[in-house]
Amino acid sequence: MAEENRLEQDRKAKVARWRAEGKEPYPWSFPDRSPTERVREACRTLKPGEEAPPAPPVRVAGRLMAVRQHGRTAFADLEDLSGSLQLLLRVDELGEGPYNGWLADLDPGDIIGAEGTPIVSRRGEPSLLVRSLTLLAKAVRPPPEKFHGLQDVEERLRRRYVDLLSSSEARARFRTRTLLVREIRRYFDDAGFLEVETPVLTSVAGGAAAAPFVTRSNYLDAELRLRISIELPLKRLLVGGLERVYELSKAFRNEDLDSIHSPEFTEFEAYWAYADYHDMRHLMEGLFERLAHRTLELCPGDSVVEAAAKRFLPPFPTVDFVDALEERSGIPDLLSKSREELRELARAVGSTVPDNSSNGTFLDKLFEHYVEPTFDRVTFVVDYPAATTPLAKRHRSKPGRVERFEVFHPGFELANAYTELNDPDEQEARFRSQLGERGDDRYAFDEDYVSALGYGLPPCTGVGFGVDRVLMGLLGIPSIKEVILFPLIRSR
RNA sequence: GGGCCCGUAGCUCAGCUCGGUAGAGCAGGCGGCUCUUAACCGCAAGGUCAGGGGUUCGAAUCCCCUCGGGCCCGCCA
Repeated sequence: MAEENRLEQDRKAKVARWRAEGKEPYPWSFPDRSPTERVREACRTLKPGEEAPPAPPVRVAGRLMAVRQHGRTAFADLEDLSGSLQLLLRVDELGEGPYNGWLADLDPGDIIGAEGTPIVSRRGEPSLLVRSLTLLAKAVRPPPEKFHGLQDVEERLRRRYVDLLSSSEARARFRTRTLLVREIRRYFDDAGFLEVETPVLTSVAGGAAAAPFVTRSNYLDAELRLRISIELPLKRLLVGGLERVYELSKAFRNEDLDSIHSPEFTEFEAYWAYADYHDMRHLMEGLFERLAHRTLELCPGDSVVEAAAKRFLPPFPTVDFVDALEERSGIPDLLSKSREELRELARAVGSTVPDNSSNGTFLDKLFEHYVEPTFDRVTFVVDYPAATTPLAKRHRSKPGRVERFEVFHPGFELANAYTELNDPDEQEARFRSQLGERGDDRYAFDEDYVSALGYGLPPCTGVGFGVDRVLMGLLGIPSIKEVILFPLIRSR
């Protein structure tokens, strides 16, 4: 750290010198600024060495990334969100004193503004022939090395801003994320859904089996839990008559963190009255197709993204949960097996889940082992055994099954949907049997939700998916931390 | 919870096997250069080798512990 101080001291000395000369190193604004893209465009009609005809000067602003000094000429690279632009500084244009002053005072990392004329260098590089410069914010800390950038994974996550400022690829990735999230909203808006906001702070965290984060309200003098899903409040809204609703925001699970799980993640859920899981499947297929096309549009020429996004284009393979499992494992009549038999089968494939786990858990483990590894693109798995799913409606024609589909991506689960259970008595019975089965606090009994169903939940379908995982899939990024701007990391 | 790997200058990395005064490039300082783009050339400077303990005449290097991170497995949706 002593050395960092030396480097910072050099830069702070420049700030002090600047102030001593009566100049402001952190001015308030830089009006009439154009993206550097405009200069690159203006240069397209120019020949190497040619300067644009006299016109009002262009003003650009961004971060100074590099300076190549050549005696009485200097080149500098300025980056803004639209890209990189070379600045051409000449004694002839700036005058001897200012020219030398600027080169002495500027460092890579500084935020500067420049005003000048588009010009193409003799070597053909689109540039701005600078008439005047403005320091907009002095960087007293040096940026990472210009060629390799910030490589250390931990540093990239802890100080994402440094990752972003030194890597246009990182900026592009997160910009793409935002545009794809916007596309998800647009798709459901266009389909007539209302975006709503329901509480993150709740007294009962329900709708999924996961450990919640627990916190306190001083005013209420009560324990609160951060939500683990958005399912139950959204279905209450269908009871209230909102018919089509979705929410896209954070959910929290107090569980392990790995390449596909983040304790704080972005959840999307939608509920649709008077429709069933077949309708939802069509809706989701349309969403994936649209997102795939948008992704390809946003990342042209990126072969990793191209291969990844194409897995989200139809046709989507469909797999019947039970048929596929029986076929792959060679085990017949799985639905009539006893819990003991299923447990032994699960043990045989290496599962170590507790003995008192449900039939559904053992079936899930078998599916995970025999069927999931065979997926090589986005695949719909349909008609789950009833034992695996507490909130879904029983299948209208297949006994022992529920009307549910899950969407799988090679390597992880993407989405989960069903025709929703709307019978209040059956819902109450299933909540109770879950409590008895697991006997821990991972399942909450939401009495008010059962009461809401008592007022009449229209027949409906719902879906939920992890937005971060969909983005991982579309962009071909193997770690969830690389699609989250500031992933949770242990404090230092 | 189990296993493997990583932490050296602001940044990117050598050095660790086989213990002997801590190295390079970039960035920063000084000097030179009017078309470079990882600019180039010369000079000088820059270190709590993640932290602590041990072995040793001597530890970045060998051993133990701790902290932080990554990957795999398990568990968890």
